[in-house]
Amino acid sequence: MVVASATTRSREEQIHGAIRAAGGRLTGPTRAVVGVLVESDRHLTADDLIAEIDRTYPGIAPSTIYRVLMRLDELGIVEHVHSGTSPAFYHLRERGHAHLVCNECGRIIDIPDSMFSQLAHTVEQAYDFTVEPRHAAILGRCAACRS
Amino acid sequence: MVVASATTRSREEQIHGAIRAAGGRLTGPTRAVVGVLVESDRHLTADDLIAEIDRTYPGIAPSTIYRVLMRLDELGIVEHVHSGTSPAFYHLRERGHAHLVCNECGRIIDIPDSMFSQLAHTVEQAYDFTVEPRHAAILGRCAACRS
DNA sequence: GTGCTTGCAAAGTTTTTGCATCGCT
DNA sequence: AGCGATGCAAAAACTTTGCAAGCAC
Repeated sequence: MVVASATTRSREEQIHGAIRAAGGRLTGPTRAVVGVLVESDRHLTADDLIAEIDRTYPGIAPSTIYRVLMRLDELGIVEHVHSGTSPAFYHLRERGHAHLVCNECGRIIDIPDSMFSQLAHTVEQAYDFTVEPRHAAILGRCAACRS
Repeated sequence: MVVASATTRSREEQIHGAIRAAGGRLTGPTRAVVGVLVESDRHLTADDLIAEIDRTYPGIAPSTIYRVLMRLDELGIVEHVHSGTSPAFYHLRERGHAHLVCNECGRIIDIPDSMFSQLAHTVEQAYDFTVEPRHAAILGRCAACRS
Protein backbone atom coordinates (compact mmCIF):
# COMPACT_ATOMS: atom_id res chain seq x y z
CA MET A 1 0.00 0.00 0.00
CA VAL A 2 1.12 3.46 -0.84
CA VAL A 3 1.23 5.93 2.03
CA ALA A 4 1.96 9.59 1.44
CA SER A 5 4.36 10.88 4.03
CA ALA A 6 4.44 14.50 5.10
CA THR A 7 7.52 14.90 2.97
CA THR A 8 6.10 13.53 -0.23
CA ARG A 9 2.91 15.43 0.43
CA SER A 10 4.65 18.74 0.46
CA ARG A 11 6.79 17.75 -2.47
CA GLU A 12 3.63 16.95 -4.38
CA GLU A 13 2.11 20.31 -3.60
CA GLN A 14 5.27 22.03 -4.61
CA ILE A 15 5.04 20.35 -7.99
CA HIS A 16 1.38 21.22 -8.31
CA GLY A 17 2.42 24.82 -7.87
CA ALA A 18 5.04 24.48 -10.55
CA ILE A 19 2.49 23.04 -12.95
CA ARG A 20 0.11 25.92 -12.39
CA ALA A 21 2.95 28.38 -12.74
CA ALA A 22 3.88 26.83 -16.06
CA GLY A 23 0.32 27.22 -17.26
CA GLY A 24 -0.75 23.60 -16.84
CA ARG A 25 -4.11 22.42 -15.54
CA LEU A 26 -4.31 20.32 -12.43
CA THR A 27 -6.58 17.57 -13.64
CA GLY A 28 -7.18 14.21 -12.04
CA PRO A 29 -4.84 12.27 -14.34
CA THR A 30 -2.15 14.89 -13.91
CA ARG A 31 -2.37 14.58 -10.13
CA ALA A 32 -2.22 10.82 -10.45
CA VAL A 33 0.92 10.91 -12.57
CA VAL A 34 2.63 13.36 -10.25
CA GLY A 35 1.50 11.36 -7.24
CA VAL A 36 3.04 8.15 -8.50
CA LEU A 37 6.24 9.85 -9.61
CA VAL A 38 6.68 11.54 -6.24
CA GLU A 39 5.72 8.45 -4.30
CA SER A 40 7.94 5.98 -6.10
CA ASP A 41 10.78 8.40 -6.62
CA ARG A 42 12.27 6.04 -9.16
CA HIS A 43 12.69 5.92 -12.89
CA LEU A 44 9.50 4.58 -14.40
CA THR A 45 8.64 3.66 -17.96
CA ALA A 46 5.29 4.76 -19.36
CA ASP A 47 4.17 1.21 -18.89
CA ASP A 48 5.23 1.18 -15.23
CA LEU A 49 3.26 4.35 -14.71
CA ILE A 50 0.19 2.95 -16.42
CA ALA A 51 0.28 -0.15 -14.24
CA GLU A 52 0.91 1.73 -11.03
CA ILE A 53 -1.73 4.35 -11.73
CA ASP A 54 -4.20 1.63 -12.56
CA ARG A 55 -3.67 0.28 -9.04
CA THR A 56 -3.65 3.59 -7.24
CA TYR A 57 -6.06 5.72 -9.21
CA PRO A 58 -8.14 3.28 -11.29
CA GLY A 59 -10.03 4.41 -14.33
CA ILE A 60 -7.42 6.49 -16.10
CA ALA A 61 -6.86 5.62 -19.74
CA PRO A 62 -3.35 4.73 -20.93
CA SER A 63 -3.61 7.21 -23.75
CA THR A 64 -4.29 9.91 -21.20
CA ILE A 65 -1.17 8.99 -19.30
CA TYR A 66 0.91 9.28 -22.43
CA ARG A 67 -0.62 12.68 -23.05
CA VAL A 68 -0.07 13.86 -19.50
CA LEU A 69 3.56 12.78 -19.67
CA MET A 70 4.03 14.62 -22.93
CA ARG A 71 2.50 17.74 -21.48
CA LEU A 72 4.48 17.63 -18.26
CA ASP A 73 7.60 17.07 -20.31
CA GLU A 74 6.88 20.17 -22.36
CA LEU A 75 6.17 22.14 -19.20
CA GLY A 76 9.51 21.10 -17.83
CA ILE A 77 8.06 19.19 -14.88
CA VAL A 78 9.25 15.76 -15.93
CA GLU A 79 12.00 14.50 -18.18
CA HIS A 80 12.24 11.32 -20.19
CA VAL A 81 15.40 9.39 -20.85
CA HIS A 82 16.06 7.00 -23.71
CA SER A 83 17.82 3.84 -22.75
CA GLY A 84 18.53 1.57 -25.67
CA THR A 85 16.18 -1.25 -26.50
CA SER A 86 13.86 -0.74 -23.56
CA PRO A 87 11.27 2.04 -23.59
CA ALA A 88 12.10 5.50 -22.27
CA PHE A 89 11.73 6.14 -18.57
CA TYR A 90 10.34 9.21 -16.88
CA HIS A 91 11.30 11.06 -13.75
CA LEU A 92 10.63 14.38 -12.11
CA ARG A 93 13.04 16.99 -13.25
CA GLU A 94 15.39 17.83 -10.48
CA ARG A 95 18.97 18.83 -10.20
CA GLY A 96 20.18 17.72 -13.61
CA HIS A 97 21.66 14.30 -13.72
CA ALA A 98 22.50 11.83 -16.44
CA HIS A 99 22.08 8.06 -16.37
CA LEU A 100 23.98 4.85 -16.87
CA VAL A 101 21.92 1.84 -17.94
CA CYS A 102 23.22 -1.72 -17.79
CA ASN A 103 22.51 -3.57 -21.01
CA GLU A 104 22.16 -6.79 -19.17
CA CYS A 105 20.13 -6.20 -16.03
CA GLY A 106 18.64 -2.82 -16.87
CA ARG A 107 19.90 -1.27 -13.69
CA ILE A 108 19.85 2.52 -13.76
CA ILE A 109 22.56 4.57 -12.09
CA ASP A 110 22.30 8.33 -11.70
CA ILE A 111 25.45 10.28 -12.41
CA PRO A 112 26.08 14.01 -12.15
CA ASP A 113 25.97 16.04 -15.33
CA SER A 114 29.43 17.20 -14.53
CA MET A 115 30.89 13.91 -15.68
CA PHE A 116 29.87 14.93 -19.16
CA SER A 117 31.53 18.28 -19.07
CA GLN A 118 34.77 17.32 -20.73
CA LEU A 119 33.07 15.29 -23.46
CA ALA A 120 30.51 18.03 -24.00
CA HIS A 121 33.21 20.64 -24.30
CA THR A 122 35.30 18.62 -26.73
CA VAL A 123 32.31 17.84 -28.90
CA GLU A 124 31.21 21.45 -28.90
CA GLN A 125 34.62 22.57 -30.07
CA ALA A 126 35.15 19.87 -32.63
CA TYR A 127 31.68 19.54 -34.14
CA ASP A 128 29.74 22.60 -33.08
CA PHE A 129 27.28 20.23 -31.44
CA THR A 130 25.60 20.90 -28.10
CA VAL A 131 25.28 17.77 -26.01
CA GLU A 132 22.15 17.16 -23.95
CA PRO A 133 23.53 14.71 -21.43
CA ARG A 134 20.24 13.96 -19.74
CA HIS A 135 18.32 12.94 -22.81
CA ALA A 136 19.95 9.61 -23.51
CA ALA A 137 21.45 7.14 -21.13
CA ILE A 138 24.99 5.88 -21.44
CA LEU A 139 24.85 2.14 -22.02
CA GLY A 140 27.30 -0.40 -20.72
CA ARG A 141 27.63 -3.09 -18.12
CA CYS A 142 27.44 -2.83 -14.38
CA ALA A 143 29.86 -4.59 -12.06
CA ALA A 144 27.44 -7.38 -11.18
CA CYS A 145 26.83 -8.27 -14.82
CA ARG A 146 30.43 -8.07 -15.91
CA SER A 147 31.24 -11.27 -14.03
CA MET B 1 21.00 3.89 -59.60
CA VAL B 2 23.27 1.73 -57.55
CA VAL B 3 26.59 0.82 -59.14
CA ALA B 4 29.09 -1.45 -57.44
CA SER B 5 32.54 -0.04 -57.87
CA ALA B 6 35.67 -2.15 -57.75
CA THR B 7 36.25 -0.79 -54.29
CA THR B 8 32.89 -1.69 -52.84
CA ARG B 9 33.07 -5.01 -54.58
CA SER B 10 36.20 -5.99 -52.79
CA ARG B 11 34.90 -4.57 -49.56
CA GLU B 12 31.85 -6.75 -49.95
CA GLU B 13 33.92 -9.83 -50.54
CA GLN B 14 36.05 -9.02 -47.59
CA ILE B 15 32.94 -8.95 -45.44
CA HIS B 16 31.69 -12.19 -46.93
CA GLY B 17 34.93 -13.72 -45.79
CA ALA B 18 34.48 -12.33 -42.33
CA ILE B 19 30.98 -13.81 -42.14
CA ARG B 20 32.21 -17.24 -43.13
CA ALA B 21 35.08 -16.94 -40.71
CA ALA B 22 32.65 -16.14 -37.93
CA GLY B 23 30.63 -19.22 -38.77
CA GLY B 24 27.80 -17.46 -40.63
CA ARG B 25 26.12 -18.70 -43.78
CA LEU B 26 26.22 -16.64 -46.93
CA THR B 27 22.57 -16.73 -47.88
CA GLY B 28 20.76 -14.50 -50.33
CA PRO B 29 19.26 -12.19 -47.72
CA THR B 30 22.59 -11.92 -45.96
CA ARG B 31 24.30 -10.89 -49.19
CA ALA B 32 21.54 -8.39 -49.82
CA VAL B 33 21.92 -6.77 -46.40
CA VAL B 34 25.70 -6.61 -46.73
CA GLY B 35 25.37 -5.30 -50.26
CA VAL B 36 23.15 -2.43 -49.23
CA LEU B 37 25.24 -1.59 -46.20
CA VAL B 38 28.45 -1.52 -48.22
CA GLU B 39 26.90 0.35 -51.09
CA SER B 40 25.23 3.08 -49.08
CA ASP B 41 27.97 3.32 -46.51
CA ARG B 42 25.62 5.26 -44.28
CA HIS B 43 23.72 4.67 -41.09
CA LEU B 44 20.48 2.96 -41.96
CA THR B 45 17.50 2.06 -39.82
CA ALA B 46 15.97 -1.39 -40.18
CA ASP B 47 13.21 0.29 -42.12
CA ASP B 48 15.65 2.00 -44.47
CA LEU B 49 17.24 -1.35 -45.13
CA ILE B 50 13.91 -3.03 -45.75
CA ALA B 51 12.94 -0.35 -48.26
CA GLU B 52 16.28 -0.33 -50.01
CA ILE B 53 16.52 -4.09 -50.19
CA ASP B 54 13.02 -4.24 -51.55
CA ARG B 55 14.19 -2.08 -54.43
CA THR B 56 17.50 -3.76 -55.01
CA TYR B 57 16.82 -7.39 -54.18
CA PRO B 58 13.03 -7.80 -54.26
CA GLY B 59 11.30 -10.66 -52.51
CA ILE B 60 13.03 -10.66 -49.16
CA ALA B 61 10.73 -10.64 -46.14
CA PRO B 62 11.10 -7.87 -43.55
CA SER B 63 11.23 -10.42 -40.77
CA THR B 64 14.18 -12.02 -42.50
CA ILE B 65 16.00 -8.72 -42.60
CA TYR B 66 15.49 -8.28 -38.87
CA ARG B 67 16.84 -11.76 -38.34
CA VAL B 68 19.82 -11.22 -40.60
CA LEU B 69 20.66 -8.00 -38.80
CA MET B 70 20.42 -9.74 -35.46
CA ARG B 71 22.70 -12.50 -36.64
CA LEU B 72 25.26 -10.20 -38.19
CA ASP B 73 25.20 -8.18 -35.00
CA GLU B 74 25.97 -11.28 -32.95
CA LEU B 75 28.71 -12.26 -35.37
CA GLY B 76 30.29 -8.86 -34.92
CA ILE B 77 29.84 -7.85 -38.56
CA VAL B 78 27.40 -5.01 -37.95
CA GLU B 79 26.55 -2.84 -34.98
CA HIS B 80 23.34 -1.09 -34.07
CA VAL B 81 23.10 2.23 -32.34
CA HIS B 82 20.17 3.51 -30.30
CA SER B 83 19.30 7.10 -30.93
CA GLY B 84 16.44 8.33 -28.82
CA THR B 85 12.92 8.33 -30.16
CA SER B 86 13.82 7.18 -33.63
CA PRO B 87 14.55 3.53 -34.31
CA ALA B 88 18.07 2.13 -34.00
CA PHE B 89 20.35 2.40 -36.99
CA TYR B 90 22.78 -0.17 -38.29
CA HIS B 91 26.21 0.09 -39.81
CA LEU B 92 29.12 -2.14 -40.64
CA ARG B 93 31.47 -2.47 -37.76
CA GLU B 94 34.67 -0.68 -38.42
CA ARG B 95 37.19 1.24 -36.44
CA GLY B 96 35.19 1.93 -33.31
CA HIS B 97 33.35 5.19 -33.35
CA ALA B 98 30.51 6.66 -31.37
CA HIS B 99 27.70 8.90 -32.62
CA LEU B 100 26.09 12.23 -32.01
CA VAL B 101 22.44 12.53 -33.07
CA CYS B 102 20.65 15.84 -33.40
CA ASN B 103 17.27 15.76 -31.69
CA GLU B 104 15.85 18.14 -34.19
CA CYS B 105 17.03 17.13 -37.63
CA GLY B 106 18.23 13.63 -36.90
CA ARG B 107 21.64 14.30 -38.36
CA ILE B 108 24.23 11.71 -37.35
CA ILE B 109 27.83 12.67 -36.68
CA ASP B 110 30.56 10.09 -36.15
CA ILE B 111 33.01 10.79 -33.38
CA PRO B 112 36.04 8.82 -32.29
CA ASP B 113 35.68 6.56 -29.29
CA SER B 114 38.55 8.40 -27.76
CA MET B 115 36.31 11.32 -26.90
CA PHE B 116 34.65 9.03 -24.42
CA SER B 117 37.80 7.96 -22.72
CA GLN B 118 37.73 10.43 -19.88
CA LEU B 119 34.03 9.89 -19.16
CA ALA B 120 34.48 6.13 -19.38
CA HIS B 121 37.38 6.21 -17.01
CA THR B 122 35.62 8.38 -14.45
CA VAL B 123 32.50 6.25 -14.55
CA GLU B 124 34.51 3.07 -14.21
CA GLN B 125 36.24 4.41 -11.14
CA ALA B 126 33.22 5.92 -9.49
CA TYR B 127 30.53 3.34 -10.26
CA ASP B 128 32.34 0.22 -11.37
CA PHE B 129 30.44 0.50 -14.63
CA THR B 130 31.95 -0.26 -18.03
CA VAL B 131 30.76 2.16 -20.68
CA GLU B 132 29.99 0.89 -24.18
CA PRO B 133 30.28 4.16 -26.09
CA ARG B 134 29.16 2.79 -29.42
CA HIS B 135 25.87 1.33 -28.27
CA ALA B 136 23.92 4.52 -27.68
CA ALA B 137 24.20 7.84 -29.40
CA ILE B 138 24.79 11.07 -27.56
CA LEU B 139 21.80 13.31 -28.14
CA GLY B 140 21.86 17.05 -28.50
CA ARG B 141 21.58 19.75 -31.09
CA CYS B 142 23.71 20.42 -34.13
CA ALA B 143 24.86 23.88 -35.12
CA ALA B 144 22.25 24.28 -37.84
CA CYS B 145 19.36 23.50 -35.48
CA ARG B 146 20.61 25.62 -32.63
CA SER B 147 19.66 28.81 -34.52
C1' DG C 1 -18.65 29.71 -20.99
C1' DT C 2 -14.43 28.48 -23.38
C1' DG C 3 -10.96 25.68 -24.56
C1' DC C 4 -8.02 22.30 -22.97
C1' DT C 5 -8.51 17.24 -21.32
C1' DT C 6 -10.34 12.84 -21.02
C1' DG C 7 -12.07 8.10 -22.16
C1' DC C 8 -12.79 4.89 -25.45
C1' DA C 9 -11.69 2.47 -29.23
C1' DA C 10 -9.47 2.05 -33.33
C1' DA C 11 -5.40 2.47 -36.06
C1' DG C 12 -0.31 3.05 -36.49
C1' DT C 13 4.43 1.74 -36.09
C1' DT C 14 8.00 -1.20 -35.35
C1' DT C 15 9.53 -5.73 -34.23
C1' DT C 16 8.89 -10.66 -33.02
C1' DT C 17 7.27 -15.38 -33.52
C1' DG C 18 5.33 -20.00 -35.33
C1' DC C 19 5.73 -23.14 -38.69
C1' DA C 20 6.32 -25.51 -42.92
C1' DT C 21 9.66 -25.19 -46.57
C1' DC C 22 14.01 -24.25 -48.53
C1' DG C 23 18.97 -24.14 -49.33
C1' DC C 24 23.92 -23.41 -47.67
C1' DT C 25 27.68 -26.07 -46.46
C1' DA D 1 21.73 -34.98 -45.69
C1' DG D 2 21.43 -31.99 -41.76
C1' DC D 3 20.44 -28.03 -39.62
C1' DG D 4 20.06 -23.47 -39.78
C1' DA D 5 17.64 -19.75 -42.66
C1' DT D 6 13.55 -18.09 -45.10
C1' DG D 7 8.77 -16.57 -46.32
C1' DC D 8 4.37 -15.73 -44.94
C1' DA D 9 1.16 -14.23 -41.94
C1' DA D 10 -0.35 -13.50 -37.54
C1' DA D 11 0.69 -11.54 -33.09
C1' DA D 12 3.01 -8.67 -29.94
C1' DA D 13 4.58 -4.48 -27.82
C1' DC D 14 4.22 0.24 -27.58
C1' DT D 15 2.14 4.71 -28.99
C1' DT D 16 -0.71 7.81 -31.32
C1' DT D 17 -5.08 9.67 -32.99
C1' DG D 18 -10.19 10.92 -33.73
C1' DC D 19 -14.07 12.29 -31.62
C1' DA D 20 -17.74 13.30 -28.48
C1' DA D 21 -18.26 14.32 -23.64
C1' DG D 22 -16.31 16.43 -19.46
C1' DC D 23 -13.99 19.57 -16.50
C1' DA D 24 -10.56 23.25 -14.95
C1' DC D 25 -10.20 27.95 -14.77
